[in-house]
Amino acid sequence: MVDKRLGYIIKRTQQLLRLQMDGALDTVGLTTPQYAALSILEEDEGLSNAELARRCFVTPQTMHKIVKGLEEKSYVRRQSDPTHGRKINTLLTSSGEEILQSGHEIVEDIETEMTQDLTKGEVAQTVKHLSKCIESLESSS
Amino acid sequence: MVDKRLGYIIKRTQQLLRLQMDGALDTVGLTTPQYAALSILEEDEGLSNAELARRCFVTPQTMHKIVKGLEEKSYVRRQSDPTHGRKINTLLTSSGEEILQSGHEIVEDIETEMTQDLTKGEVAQTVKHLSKCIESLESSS
DNA sequence: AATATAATATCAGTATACTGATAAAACAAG
DNA sequence: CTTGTTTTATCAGTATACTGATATTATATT
Repeated sequence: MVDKRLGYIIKRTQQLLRLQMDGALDTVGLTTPQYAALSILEEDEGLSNAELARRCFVTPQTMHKIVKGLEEKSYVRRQSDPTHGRKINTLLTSSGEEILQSGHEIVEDIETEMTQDLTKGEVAQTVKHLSKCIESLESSS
Repeated sequence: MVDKRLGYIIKRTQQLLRLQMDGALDTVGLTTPQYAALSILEEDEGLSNAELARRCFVTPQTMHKIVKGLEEKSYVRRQSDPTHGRKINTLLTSSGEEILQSGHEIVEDIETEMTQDLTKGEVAQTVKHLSKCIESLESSS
């Protein structure tokens, strides 16, 4: 039975989670990739497009479009790096920080719902096990 | 830290797993969605396009293209349902069964590699926990 | 039986993430 | 200092999965 395999389960979970996030974040006018980018910028303000792309595990080209969308909505602003002629740093605006907080609430609610039948310990265990899977997959490439 | 959240971990695991599968299955000329479709057909021979789409969690339009690709390579054949004028049943050919076995080996190897640092019990536990996440996500939509 | 509803197959168009390509700036090495 | 490599930003094209639309066949209801 293919539907008992870990790979299948992971894919299905991710697919449903993404669907929920897309729908819920849309109510505040964010896409899931935009929310991810804003979240990274909250932790590390002023990243370049290339660095932001690496942190979100997408290509620079893809991140470029995501950031352009965020810039049009004035959730981020970009300014040339004073110490580097090519880099353009991306910074959260105050409305960007606001919308991000709404996003956090939405996503936390979904994660709470997703893990409602698991104990705190079980969630932590799952995170630990999947982290080991990530490490193994990363080293095998 | 966003990168300690279960949702983030699930996404990253799925992304890496998919990357590995795409690369490995490509060596035998299969795409990951094609492999998934063949796997379902192995369990339930002769499904219609619509039913196959539901089982693979994609739209009928998407499955139509996948099946067309498989048909061109003669891994499946399609025949009108004798009891139903509109349905067209999809069946594995012998070369389809062969390529699927290669696919199974490839995917099993990847899963083995992915879970190399987990015990059998830990894998089973992770499957159980994620299955509960799936159930919760499905009922919340 | 006639008509409404639903399911199926399939043609288009659209969105998103990818690879490819190019140009500019920075850095490293001879 | 100049030449080659790397990094960055960004324009295009491509692939894939989506939504929308349409026609055909089944099924359900009156």
